[in-house]
Amino acid sequence: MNSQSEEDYLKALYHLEMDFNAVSTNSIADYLDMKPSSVTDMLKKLAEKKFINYQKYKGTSLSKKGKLIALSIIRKHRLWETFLVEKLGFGWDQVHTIAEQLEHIKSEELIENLDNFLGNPKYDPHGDPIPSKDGNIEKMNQKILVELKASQKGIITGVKKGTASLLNYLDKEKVKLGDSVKVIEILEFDRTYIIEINKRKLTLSEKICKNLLLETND
Amino acid sequence: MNSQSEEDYLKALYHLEMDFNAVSTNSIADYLDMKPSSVTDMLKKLAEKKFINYQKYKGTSLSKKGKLIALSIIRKHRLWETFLVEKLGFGWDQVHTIAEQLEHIKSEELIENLDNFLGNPKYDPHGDPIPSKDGNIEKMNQKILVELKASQKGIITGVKKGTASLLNYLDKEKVKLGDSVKVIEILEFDRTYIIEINKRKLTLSEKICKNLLLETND
DNA sequence: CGTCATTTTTAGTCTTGTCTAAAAAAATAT
DNA sequence: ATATTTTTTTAGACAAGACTAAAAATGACG
Repeated sequence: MNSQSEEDYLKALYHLEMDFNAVSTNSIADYLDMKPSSVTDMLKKLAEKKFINYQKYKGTSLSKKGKLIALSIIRKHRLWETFLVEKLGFGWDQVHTIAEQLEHIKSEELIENLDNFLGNPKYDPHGDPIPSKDGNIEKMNQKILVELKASQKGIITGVKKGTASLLNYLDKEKVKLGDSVKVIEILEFDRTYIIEINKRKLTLSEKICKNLLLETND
Repeated sequence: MNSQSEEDYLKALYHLEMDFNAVSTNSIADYLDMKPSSVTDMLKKLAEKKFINYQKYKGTSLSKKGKLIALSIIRKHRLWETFLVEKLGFGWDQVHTIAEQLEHIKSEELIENLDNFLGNPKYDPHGDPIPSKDGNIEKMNQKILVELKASQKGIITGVKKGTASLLNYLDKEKVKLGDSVKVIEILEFDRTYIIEINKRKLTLSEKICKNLLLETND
């Protein structure tokens, strides 16, 4: 049986890991709001259990085993969020912290019964896909930012080939792969994009937006 | 915020405490399947927080504060059990271990919404009363064992005045206050009672049954 | 290519909640 | 009323999971 802590680390790894990139110790510490030394300790334990591939100083990534566990936690999280919104009348913005607790309840049967009770939903109240029992999750669509209209959302997954310097610029603006963006407005005059990211507004030229890759729901 | 462990101890105390009797360290250890020394440690912490009245070697009992917490955990437990049976289709005998986990989820709002969703039930699937939000719980009926018919159940709460020696006899038979009993059969010939207690069958004379007090549901 | 800054790891400490073994108090029995 | 048994507490250890401070590895840059 895995501890709540272990499950939280695996879930964090899943959310941070983009396209097989090894995840840095510091980024996990940031994400979980912990000290890097604590993360190192836990990574050793998870590597011991073969849930991750970890090499000192080289970053880490989920093993097949670890990814399945992460997906099962995410499945539980999203099913519980659906329950809270659909059945108990919570707003979609209130359910995250409660679901963070519920996702750690141990019972296969419980989650299968809950899934049936909810009518086997495919998406949670935020529009994110719910992984299946056996760990399959619908891939979201790959798009470029200019394909989005105002109010649409996505998760940054990379930049187009030959534009690696763009990553540098984004980095300066504290934008990382995996961050969620929402289009606030597109100026008619020059098609400049006003987007929201990490609770901040950012202005991007059309050219930049033609080279920014992201994942969306629809 | 109270830890899961603390909540488990308070709940145990509630279930073990009958009519203001101080609860012994060993009985808590038995109930929670822990060593008495561990119990002593925790009792000190709970006394520090004023959740219990505890005096070395003298046993312990819940304070008003502690009883309210215990009742709020029991409320959560019983509401979740109701949910599992009524909405998710579990059998009433399968839900205890799952509810033991769910009862520790921290969110006032969650439990109020759940209560409403279930239609503010008064009893859980086992027929036990669900405490109200502010810690009121319906008192079960005081009866004597001879008032029960075959298949009825109750919880032993004491013996009639002037029959204290009966407690000795019960003790020899490993029967304690707080144990649940179920009447299996009443022999017509001499009204001897065959009861089940702690998964064992026991035969009691009518005279004994006239002096045994218990609490029942109905 | 060597120096400096950053990232990561190690070493040692702390808290919570458990345990074992031994000591102390209380209860029981002769 | 004293000896024996039972119950309870104390003392010391351990595991999990966090932390701080310091050391080591990596990476960046002139």
